[in-house]
Amino acid sequence: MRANGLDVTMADVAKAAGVSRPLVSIVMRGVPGASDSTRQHVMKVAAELGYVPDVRAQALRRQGPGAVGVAFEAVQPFHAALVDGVYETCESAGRELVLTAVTASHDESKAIDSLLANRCGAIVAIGSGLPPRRLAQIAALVPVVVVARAVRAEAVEYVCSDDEGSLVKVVEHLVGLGHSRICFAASPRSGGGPQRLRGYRKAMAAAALSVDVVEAGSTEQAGADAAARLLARGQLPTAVIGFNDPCAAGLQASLRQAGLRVPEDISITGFDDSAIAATPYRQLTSVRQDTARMAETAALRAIARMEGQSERRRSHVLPTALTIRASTAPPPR
Amino acid sequence: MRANGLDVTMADVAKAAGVSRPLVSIVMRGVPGASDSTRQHVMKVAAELGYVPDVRAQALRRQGPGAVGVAFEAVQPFHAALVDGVYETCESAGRELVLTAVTASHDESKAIDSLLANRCGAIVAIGSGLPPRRLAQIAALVPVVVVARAVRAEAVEYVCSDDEGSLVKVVEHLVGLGHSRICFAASPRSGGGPQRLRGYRKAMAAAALSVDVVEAGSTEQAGADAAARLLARGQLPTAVIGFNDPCAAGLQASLRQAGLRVPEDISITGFDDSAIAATPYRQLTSVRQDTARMAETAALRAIARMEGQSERRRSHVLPTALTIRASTAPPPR
DNA sequence: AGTGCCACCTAGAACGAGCTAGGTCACACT
DNA sequence: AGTGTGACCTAGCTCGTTCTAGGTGGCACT
Repeated sequence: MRANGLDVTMADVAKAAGVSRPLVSIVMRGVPGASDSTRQHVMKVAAELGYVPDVRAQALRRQGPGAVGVAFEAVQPFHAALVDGVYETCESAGRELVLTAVTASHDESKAIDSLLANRCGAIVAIGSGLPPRRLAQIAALVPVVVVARAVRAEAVEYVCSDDEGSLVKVVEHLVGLGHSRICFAASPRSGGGPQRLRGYRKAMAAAALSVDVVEAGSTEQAGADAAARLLARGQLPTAVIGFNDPCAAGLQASLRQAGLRVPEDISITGFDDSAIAATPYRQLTSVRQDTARMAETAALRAIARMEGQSERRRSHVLPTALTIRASTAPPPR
Repeated sequence: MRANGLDVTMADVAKAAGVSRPLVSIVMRGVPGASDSTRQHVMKVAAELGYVPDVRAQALRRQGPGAVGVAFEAVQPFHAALVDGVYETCESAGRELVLTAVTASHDESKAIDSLLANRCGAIVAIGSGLPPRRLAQIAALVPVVVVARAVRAEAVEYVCSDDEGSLVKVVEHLVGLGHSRICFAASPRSGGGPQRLRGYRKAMAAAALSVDVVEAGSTEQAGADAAARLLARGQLPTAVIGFNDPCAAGLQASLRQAGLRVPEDISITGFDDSAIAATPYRQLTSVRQDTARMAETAALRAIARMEGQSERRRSHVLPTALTIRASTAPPPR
């Protein structure tokens, strides 16, 4: 026996209210089959006893299409917004949501196993780093939707931003301002990394400019390191495209500390249009991803697939918008 | 009927292996009662069918002390590290962990209700903003441990850093450098906020210095706003204590942009010793919290309480350490 | 040969809820 | 008075698993 006050069961409520167990079930679910007076009475008794329905028992019996399982990386602030959006969509679709975090001690494979063991009807994997083969294996058991990463795997849908197109827009913006020495601080292994690099290459080729890529990463520290490498070499570019906002912030702060003015001497851009991009001393021009819509799309696809709808499109690529702020300006003459 | 491959049950495995259902259970749980040969055979058949035990059915029948429920705020990067630590401790204690996020659409009350509905044996609430009365109400049902916030509520334990003592250390460090006009950019409503303010007041009084508090917050933007207010008034302090690292970063960047040198003209300190504190252009002196130990303590207390141990101490206050970097120096003469 | 014993296995009842198929009762209609 | 006809309620099976209480059978010992 447990010491909690949580061991109140439906049978206890039924006994206390002087009715049968199924009637309590009817009342709790709010389905027709009970008079208003008994309904009120049962509800009152349940509240007094502190009765909370056991979702596990419910799910076991109901055998419905189940809950939506979500795996995300706790340390990624960008994932937080997506989790938020998925919650919202599930809420309004009346679906349970089972959350599991990917951390150092709880890797993605374990995380997804736990979702399967919970009999989730579909899985939303945010920024999954799993190999396509393993994803396909999981997708054979249950519908899988990957968010924020383009994954080519059998039966797996993915939702992401138009990373390639976004970088084309950024380059075009800089070219339009008159820049020609435009450097990209890339992060090839991050979600969207390869696509952004491709977009950069494509747009640079279209403008007949020579490519300049420096390997960075997705953190502020990575941006700072990339800045150090840029400063170490002879000639600086007139514009640097940060892989994302933290990276751009690291670039900007480091270059400023080296005595350069942003944007007068050098322009900087970010990606994500997060809170740090808008701070007064940064004013980063940045690519805005429609995270709300990404989350919604992923959740809706997961729910649809769970309800039996088959895969229609493998990919859902959402448009982005460029938020222009004061970190970009024409190059010095 | 579901379309997934997940509808393989123990009975299916039993039939396919030509044994009884309970025997499969014995094998899957690894308890004595089956010969090695049948054990291997059953395991093989289970793997072939892709059988995954249903944790909900297990939990239903087992009626053990249950899982540890964790509620956290997705947007707080600081919470991520704690979630990570709780996972680790639960893992090595062999406990299931049920995670639920607190977001805009899924408030803390809902989050905790879902943990209760999942029959968690104990709840770890990270940075709970719930009123003491409600926490006590929940704690009457199931043990509750609050992390990173000092909460006085019946039967609720909390684990947090020594916020008060930390601020005493910070002030003493600055006083030791020769500062006398020391300002605190506070965040009274954040976790630890009141304690840090108290520590600041106490240390300032002990050094016979006059108190100077400016209301800020826990974000970079809040720090930037506070800096603007400091600059607007006549005389600047020679040192500013940021409520946490983002706040300190906002202060530092804004003051630098106004032409001040850090630390030559003004010293800045942070709190949390997070990744942003260590970036080369910040080099923030900051208070290091032992997040790993906080998480471990919280998880262990939750598990102990769940197993029937009663509340021993209401509070678990962990020591902190001051990481001294280049953002603090003697004041200008 | 009978008995005990152990190692291995199985039948069937839980767990807490949902659902199907009925049962009871008051009331109105023929 | 007999008979529908609802509205309201209940008995009992079911979900996938664990657990209790019992079978088997083989081997060693009396």
